[in-house]
Amino acid sequence: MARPSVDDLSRREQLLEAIVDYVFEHGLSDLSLRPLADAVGSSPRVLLYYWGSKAELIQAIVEGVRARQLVTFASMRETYYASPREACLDAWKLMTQPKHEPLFRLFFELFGLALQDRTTYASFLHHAIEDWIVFFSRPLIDGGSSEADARAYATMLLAGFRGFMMDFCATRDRRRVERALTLWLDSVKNVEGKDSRRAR
Amino acid sequence: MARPSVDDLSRREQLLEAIVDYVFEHGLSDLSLRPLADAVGSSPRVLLYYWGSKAELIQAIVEGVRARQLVTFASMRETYYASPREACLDAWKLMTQPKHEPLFRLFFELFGLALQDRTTYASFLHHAIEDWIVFFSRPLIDGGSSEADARAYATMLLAGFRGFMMDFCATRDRRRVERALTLWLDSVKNVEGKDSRRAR
DNA sequence: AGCGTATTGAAACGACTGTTTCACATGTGT
DNA sequence: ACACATGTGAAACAGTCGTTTCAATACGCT
Repeated sequence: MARPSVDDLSRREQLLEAIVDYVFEHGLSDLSLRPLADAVGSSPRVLLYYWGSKAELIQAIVEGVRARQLVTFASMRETYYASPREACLDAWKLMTQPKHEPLFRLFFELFGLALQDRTTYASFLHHAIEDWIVFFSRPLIDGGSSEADARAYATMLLAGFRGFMMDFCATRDRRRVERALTLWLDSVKNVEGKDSRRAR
Repeated sequence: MARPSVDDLSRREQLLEAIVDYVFEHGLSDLSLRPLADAVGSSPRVLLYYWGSKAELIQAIVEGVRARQLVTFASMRETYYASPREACLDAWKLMTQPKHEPLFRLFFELFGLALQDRTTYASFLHHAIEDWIVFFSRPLIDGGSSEADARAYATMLLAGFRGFMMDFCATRDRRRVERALTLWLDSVKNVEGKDSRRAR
């Protein structure tokens, strides 16, 4: 078939999905068109036909990776918890499921590449922080905190999760890291919650 | 000159220093022998003569980067502080000096590469966590804590610093991040210190 | 039926990769 | 003075890279 069928306007998107799968498995830093094309059942010619150049394809991949992340953790946004401590523990359990390890591996790889090439990955770098600051600070802002306070608190939460996740990805030492996580949650839980006005 | 002079047994080491400089500036993920050799005033032939292959050279570079880190933050190990809070703030001030930014950029890049290629970078991955766990937990162990408790606490400290540093490197938003850092230190400071026995 | 657009395969392009070969220089030890 | 080990430059190796050229498909539309 040459022309895609009527409801298949998205041969491109469907190809991109396969490409993102491939990148989740092999990483991005030494991505090469020919092996990639073989793996997704296409050809370098077609990849360049759809995206113009490897650089633009990479932009699309990064966007695709971000979309996957959002889908994967959408449940965190939909569930409501009695206490922030419970929410954090649940988030941690979700994040550290083995099936999500490639996602975090890829995130940290992208982050490292982005720091070395800020112009190419500018949007990734922005979203890597801002998406989660917004997410974590919303309940506080809704609870009446100032935006600056809420963003500072969200920054702390994000830093904690990221730091614990780095350790866990590197060492896979769940016992030690979860012990530290508990220690951390016991320390900071009183800042958030219904009585967040205390923090002012 | 062909043969190095008598006290210059370390033409190799001196070359490696220049190479590490270059990598600090250009990153590691797309390192190439010819541009590297040009920059350090050598040739691909010589680099391979000294290190055998690019892979072994990279091992040497990673070791060199780690050595630089240790030297850079050696002062943190020598200074003693009245309170852990003060020590953390001082460490943060040191870490976030602009001249140290390349070091953290490179660290995060290496970390990302290491997660995607655990066998090549196994030693880096180990040291990236263990070196600092040992460093942070020593005062607690000396103070009488159990090793597991001390390592859990050190894990939390390390995670915090790493997370804040990720944010700071990505956004350079010192005001927000330091606000979060303060929030964090105010929450967790009571765990460490002379009365660390309370944490048992 | 036939034109035009969308898509694709095969092959080649020049540039670059890590590595090797060969030659040559320079120093030390005998 | 000669042999030998250490170090280095120039060039070539085979392979891979992203990209382009040329050609050929197959489909929708008039």
